Amino acid sequence: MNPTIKDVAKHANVSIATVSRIVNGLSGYSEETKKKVQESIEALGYQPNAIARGLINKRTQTIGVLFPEVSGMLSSEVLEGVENAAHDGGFSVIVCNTASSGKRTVKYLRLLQEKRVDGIIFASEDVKKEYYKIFEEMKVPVVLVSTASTQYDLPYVRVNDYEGAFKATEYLIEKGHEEIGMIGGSYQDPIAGIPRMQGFKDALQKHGLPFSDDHLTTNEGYRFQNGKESLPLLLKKLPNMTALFAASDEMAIGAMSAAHQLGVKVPEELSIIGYDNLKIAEMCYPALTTVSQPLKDMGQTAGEILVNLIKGEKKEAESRYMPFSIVERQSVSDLRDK
Amino acid sequence: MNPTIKDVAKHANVSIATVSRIVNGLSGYSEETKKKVQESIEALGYQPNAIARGLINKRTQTIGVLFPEVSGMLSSEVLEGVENAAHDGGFSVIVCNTASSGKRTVKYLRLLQEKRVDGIIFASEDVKKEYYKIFEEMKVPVVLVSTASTQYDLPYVRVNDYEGAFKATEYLIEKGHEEIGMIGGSYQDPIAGIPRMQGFKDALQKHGLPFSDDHLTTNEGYRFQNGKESLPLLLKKLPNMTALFAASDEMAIGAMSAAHQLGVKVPEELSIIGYDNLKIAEMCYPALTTVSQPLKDMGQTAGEILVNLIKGEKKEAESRYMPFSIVERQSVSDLRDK
DNA sequence: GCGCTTTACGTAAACGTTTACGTATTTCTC
DNA sequence: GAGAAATACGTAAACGTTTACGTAAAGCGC
Repeated sequence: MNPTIKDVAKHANVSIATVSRIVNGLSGYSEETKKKVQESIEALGYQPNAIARGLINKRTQTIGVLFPEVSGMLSSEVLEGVENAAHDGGFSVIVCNTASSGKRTVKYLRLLQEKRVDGIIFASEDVKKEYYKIFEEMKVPVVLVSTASTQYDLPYVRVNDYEGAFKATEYLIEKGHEEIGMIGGSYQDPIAGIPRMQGFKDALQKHGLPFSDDHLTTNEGYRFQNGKESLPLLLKKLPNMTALFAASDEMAIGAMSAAHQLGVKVPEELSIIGYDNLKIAEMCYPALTTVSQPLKDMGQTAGEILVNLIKGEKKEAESRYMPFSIVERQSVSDLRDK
Repeated sequence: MNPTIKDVAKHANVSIATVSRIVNGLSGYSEETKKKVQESIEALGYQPNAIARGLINKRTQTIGVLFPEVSGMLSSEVLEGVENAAHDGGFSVIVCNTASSGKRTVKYLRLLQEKRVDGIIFASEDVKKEYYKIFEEMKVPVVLVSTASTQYDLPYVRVNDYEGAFKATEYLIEKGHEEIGMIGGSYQDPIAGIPRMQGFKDALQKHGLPFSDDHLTTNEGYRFQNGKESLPLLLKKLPNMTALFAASDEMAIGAMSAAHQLGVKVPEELSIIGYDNLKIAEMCYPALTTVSQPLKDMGQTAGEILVNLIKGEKKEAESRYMPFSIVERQSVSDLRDK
C-alpha cells in the first residue's frame, strides 16, 4: 500500500507528530530534522491521506454541485466556473445530475451528506422544502446559482431576469419594432419563467405597445424543440410580428430554425433576440443577438462565495446580481433604417 | 454535530458493532434488536460517515474524471454518461478541468491520489509518461474515453476515428462529389488528428480521386474559429471544391458561418459534413450532416467498465470501439440529382 | 442432561491522521 | 551559573467506522 506517516516517521527516525508538523508547515522542529523528514518523504513517495485528514479535521475540502442536467450548455459553463473557483480555493467538486427529479435530488443530497462535503452549490432549480430541510441538517453553507429561492434565505448568484427581459424587449422597440412576440417559459417557473415574461410585458406597456395573450407562447422547457414548435403558433396568433424575444438561446435558435423552414427570413422579415448567450449563439446563422448572462463568471462567483463561507471568512454571504448585457449580432434588424 | 454510530448504540442499548452490522446488512442479530436499532437511527437521524468508512475500507466510492475542458459540448455529454454510470454503481464523481495543461493534470492526479479515489476516467487527451507513472503509483483502474494511448496498455472507449473519417468521405463521394476538401486537426494529435486525415485521404484514393496538400488545412484546435478561418484558405487552394469534411462539428459550423459570409450557399454550392454530432449539429442552419459519436453512451460505457474494474468483477477490461453512424441532415447535397 | 454447534451479541484493535499535553534539552537573563 | 523561558521533540487520545475474536446463551442430537 501507499506509505503512511508512520513509515515516514520510522524512515526519518522521528515521531509521527513531527512529520505531521512538517507536512502541515507548523512550528516546532529544527531545520535539520525538517530536511531529514523531507528526504524521507521524497524517498518513500509519501502522500498524505486526505480521508484520514478529513476524519479528524471534519473537513473534506470537497463541495457538491447539483445541476438539473450536466450536459446542457448552460450548466456546463457554470460548472466550469465553479470548478475553477473551487480548485483555486483548494476544493474538489463532486457533480450531481439531478435530472430535475425531486427523488434524485434528495438522494444526492443524502449522499453528499454522508460524504461530508463542506458546502453545496445548487443550480438552476427551485429549492423545495425537502431540500431546504436537508441543507439545515447538513449545516454546511449553500449557495444558489442561476436561481434564487422565493421562500428561503439563501445566497444566490444570478442575473436579474426581469430586467434582462425588459431590456431585451426595449432593445427591439428601440430598433423600431412594434409587433413583438415572445416565446416564454412557464408560469410555474418562478425563476426564469415569470420574471422574463413580466419584463417583456412591462417593457411593451411602458412604451405604449399593446400586450395580450396573443403576444406570448408558454413552454414547459427552454429547449430548441420548444422554440421550434412555438414559432408557428406565435405566427398564427400574431401574423404581423416583426420581432421576437425568446426566453432562452436554445428557443431562439429553435425559432430561427422554424423560420428558415417557413421561409421567413431572419432578420429581414423577423428579428430574433435570445437570452443566455450560450456558445452556440455566435455559431448559428445569422449569429444571434442575445442577452448575455456571464455564466462562467456566475459559477466562479458562486464558487468563491461558497469557499469564503466555508473558510468562515464571511459569516453571512451577500447575494449577487451579475450584470447582463445585450450582445448585438445579426439576428435583429433595425426598422428605422428604412 | 451529526449523531455517530456510538450515539445510536447508546440510544438503542447495544454495542456499536451491532449497529454496524445492521446498517451494513450483515448477519448476527435478532429481528427484535434490528427493529430497536432502526428506530434509534430514525429517531436520531443517523447518517453513516462515509469518511470514516473510507478510512477503514480503503474505498471511497468516488472516481475522478479528467477533461481538457468541462464546458465543451463534447465533454459535457461524455460527463453526463460517466456520471450516470457512476451513480448507478454507487460512486460519486469528482470533475477535474485540466485545461489541456500538463501541470494542471499532474496537480489534479496528485489531488485525486490524496483523496484516494477508487478509479479514474481520463478523457480526450493523450496519456503522457508523467500521467502514466502516477496511474501506476495510484494502483487504481483507469479508463480512457474518447482517446486512446499509443504507448500504454490502458482500456479505452472510443470510436474508430479512421473509419469514421473514411466513411464520411465516402459518403460525400457517393453523393457525387469529386472535389472534396477537409478541414483537419493537427499532425501532432495522434488521436483525433492523424487518423481522421488519413481516413479522408485513403477514401479519396480508394475511389480514384486525387489528394494533395491543397485538399487539406490543418489546425491546432477543433473549434468554431478554426473552421471559420480555414474555409477561405481551403477555398483558395481548391476553388472548385463542392464538398467539405470537417474534423469536428464546431469546425464544420465555423466553415458554414464563413460560407454564409462569403455568399457561398450551403449545401447548394458547398456541401459540408461534420464529425461528432453535438447537439448544435441539429440546431444550426442548414442542419448539419455529420458523423455521430455516441458521446453519452461512451461516457456511460467507460463509467461502467471502470466500476466493474473497481468492484473487481473483471480483472482485465477490454477496450471498446463504439459504433458511429452518419446522421443525414441538410448540409450535404446530392450532385447525382442533377 | 451432556457435549456440540449455532446464534447473538460485546470488546477492542485498526485505518492514517491531528493535536493537546508532557518532557528533556537548549537558550536566555541577570 | 541558577532559574526561567523557549525550543524541539515524543506520547497518546481522538475522529467514526469495520471486523476479528471472544463469550454467554440457546438450540440440538442422542
